[in-house]
Amino acid sequence: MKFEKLKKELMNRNINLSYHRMKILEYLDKNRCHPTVDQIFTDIQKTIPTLSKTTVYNTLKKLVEEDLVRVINIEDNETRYDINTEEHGHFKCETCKTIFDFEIKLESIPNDGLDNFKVFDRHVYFKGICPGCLRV
Amino acid sequence: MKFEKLKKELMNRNINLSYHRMKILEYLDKNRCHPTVDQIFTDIQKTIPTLSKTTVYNTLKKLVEEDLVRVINIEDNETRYDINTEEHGHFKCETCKTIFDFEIKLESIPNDGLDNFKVFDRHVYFKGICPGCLRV
DNA sequence: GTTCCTGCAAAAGCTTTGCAGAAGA
DNA sequence: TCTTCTGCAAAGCTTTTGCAGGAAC
Repeated sequence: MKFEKLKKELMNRNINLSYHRMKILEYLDKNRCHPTVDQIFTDIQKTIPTLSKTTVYNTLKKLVEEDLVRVINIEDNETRYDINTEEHGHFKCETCKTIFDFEIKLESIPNDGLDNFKVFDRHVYFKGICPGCLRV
Repeated sequence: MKFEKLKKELMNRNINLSYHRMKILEYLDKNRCHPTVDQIFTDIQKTIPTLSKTTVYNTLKKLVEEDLVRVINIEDNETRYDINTEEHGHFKCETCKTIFDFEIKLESIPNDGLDNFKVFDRHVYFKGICPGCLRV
């Protein structure tokens, strides 16, 4: 989703687009690398030294509730946030820990064993080594 | 993997199969519902009242290091443990929070965008509502 | 004035670490 | 004896909650 569209979505839902919130959204828009709360906090704090982590948590919670941001838990008990709501899979490099997105048609995944289940949400993640780390 | 085979694997690797460790393995073998540390601890404590959570953590850590047990992080920052090394997908019911396994051919998942990546590990998880909760 | 936003501090929850005693080889 | 296992207590982290001051409408 584009940043401009996100802003409109927020306004439609009567969510105040405060300076802090805008900065967090902007950050998520520019850093589509699934940052953790700590990464978001540390980086934005460089611009807004008075920023508190609570505000980051509050804002992200709000955005997740409104379905504008998505939580991903690949592993390591680190919660990551993802603004990209287009469907994609995640690949985590075990060497450099970077998370890459890749295209995937999620509805093409067979789910034979789930005939009587109602499926809302499909996640795919792979682990391995990225091209950059393979070259080294 | 079968319990007997697991025991053999441990012996092959010179890992002491202490009473506590055996109970934990037995528990994982019988409860293939991806329990959390707390579930494992609480249930086994009924049989072994002196059991400490540290031992559960220690044992699980060892088993994971030896690749006999697998960590899964579906969400909610709760680490779950899975003895089943056969390939399967996970389905989490958003109502009753139960995690179900379902059959899936992981190598059938297309990964067009990952041509130069080395992929070790593929995870698939779905979220939704299970048949039991749908009926209510 | 009322509501929402912010941020400090404290609390809560999960996991790891240090250490010492116990068990096993 | 030497190594490994166990478990208490403390520490470390991430996340949540309570609360009060401030901003926006």
